[in-house]
Amino acid sequence: MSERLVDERRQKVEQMRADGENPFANDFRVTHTTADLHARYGALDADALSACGDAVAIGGRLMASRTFGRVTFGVLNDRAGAVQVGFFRDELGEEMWGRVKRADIGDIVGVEGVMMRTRTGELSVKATAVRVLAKSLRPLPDKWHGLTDTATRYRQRYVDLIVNPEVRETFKVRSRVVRYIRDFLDARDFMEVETPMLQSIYGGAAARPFVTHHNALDMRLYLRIAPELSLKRLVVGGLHRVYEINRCFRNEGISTRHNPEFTSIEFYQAFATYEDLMALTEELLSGLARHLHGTTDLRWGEHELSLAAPFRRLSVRDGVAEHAGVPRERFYDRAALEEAAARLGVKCAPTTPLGNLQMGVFEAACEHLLIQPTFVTDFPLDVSPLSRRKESEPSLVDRFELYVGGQELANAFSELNDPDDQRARFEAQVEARHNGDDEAHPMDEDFIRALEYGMPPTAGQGIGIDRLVMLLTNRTSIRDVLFFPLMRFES
RNA sequence: GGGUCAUUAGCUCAAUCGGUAGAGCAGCGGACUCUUAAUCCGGUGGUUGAAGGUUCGAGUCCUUCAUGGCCCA
Repeated sequence: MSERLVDERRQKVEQMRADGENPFANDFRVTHTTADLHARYGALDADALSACGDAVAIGGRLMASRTFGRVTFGVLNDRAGAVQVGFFRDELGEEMWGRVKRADIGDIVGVEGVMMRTRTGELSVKATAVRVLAKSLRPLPDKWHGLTDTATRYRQRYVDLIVNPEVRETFKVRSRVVRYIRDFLDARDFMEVETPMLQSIYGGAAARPFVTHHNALDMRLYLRIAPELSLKRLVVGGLHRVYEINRCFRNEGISTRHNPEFTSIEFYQAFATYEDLMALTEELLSGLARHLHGTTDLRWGEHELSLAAPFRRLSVRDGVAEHAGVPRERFYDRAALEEAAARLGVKCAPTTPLGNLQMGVFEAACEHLLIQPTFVTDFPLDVSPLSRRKESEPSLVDRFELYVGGQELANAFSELNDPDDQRARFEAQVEARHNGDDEAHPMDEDFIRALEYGMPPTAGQGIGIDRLVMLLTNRTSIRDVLFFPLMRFES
């Protein structure tokens, strides 16, 4: 980058110091946010405002400046919004006017003044004093086009946030989503907990972990791929309704729907089944949409989605029959599934468990078609090592995944609480790992020991917060709902 | 990992067939007492992502690399 523009501003810093001004002072106190001003004075006309004379002090970033000889209009942004400031040379005096002339767009300024309305009717602060509180040394991007270069937007999110208001708005919605979920679960007597990110045995999902090392204990540690096994230990311990909203880490590729670290909520409710959680999920999502948008209809990319309950239900078996051309009666026919897998480009080997084959075919054939909210049910046991076996069909489990907009949004099941069955499932996973499945679940002896103390019948669910926010903010890339998506090292 | 598109001034973008690298905004100087993408006048600002190659001549064509977007795995 050319240093010329920065040098010009550094010279202004030196000039400020020479004039006895601190270019990075911290003794200015604000009385209002810009939103306060609009709320309090927005209804008053010009006469009422000039009669009122209330002194106000606001602080924020100077985002625009238009000078007309002896008058300058500026726009000041703060955390709550923006307001116009009128600087009048004849009222400010020469010293203050000099500060106005020297101020750059991007500077953090403090303005004291009184409220006024301009001839064009805009509520403004008529400045009686102004200071630059933090000098900005770097020029901001184009005021009209903003910043569009994606690499710069993600690497320098602070600039993106300054100049692109819709980015700020997206993250405000994200914050409201998380708060809504907390309130929703708190109202149902769930307890929020935090469990370890650093684990000596990872688990709770099918994924490869990040590996790290603890120096003092000389111990290999994994960043968790899911909080599931920790949370179920808490259920064993008597915390019958728990949830955790926190980060998970999976050592996988990056795409518009994957980031190596992402936020999930997992919650566990004792004496409930996965059927109960479907109802809870419908209530949560439709309530959330109404809370944010006043309606359960929302637009996501090219799609019009409806989050109105009830959501469609589709068994894996029916999905495979409908979209992969494998009839219901051949759902357990390995040859038929292998034929479909080959046709759909799904990799499989002779050692691939039948359930993985069934799911591979389902995902390839159906996932992208599940635009409206759909509970996919009746998962194969082979791909569900932590789920309760379906009593009516023991090769399946009491589990669902919720798909919206063609992507997985949530995963839930009635929990497996039979310790002997759990051990057998883990052993099958270890076998799968020997056969080359590096996402297979490792053995966790302590978790089995916990189940041996007795875990109440329980249902649990995980929801991807990032993807949920994507849906609710009409963003089709996960990077747009993460402040700092993972990027390559900037050389 | 594969395919594909992109990378030009601080930002947003032009540059015809391979023939003098431009504009708007920002910044700088000037005019202007109510604008809101203010307006007007005048300067300034470039290792065209990097390195090679072809050519009398490369932003443009070729190769490799870097970074990013999208699609696929």
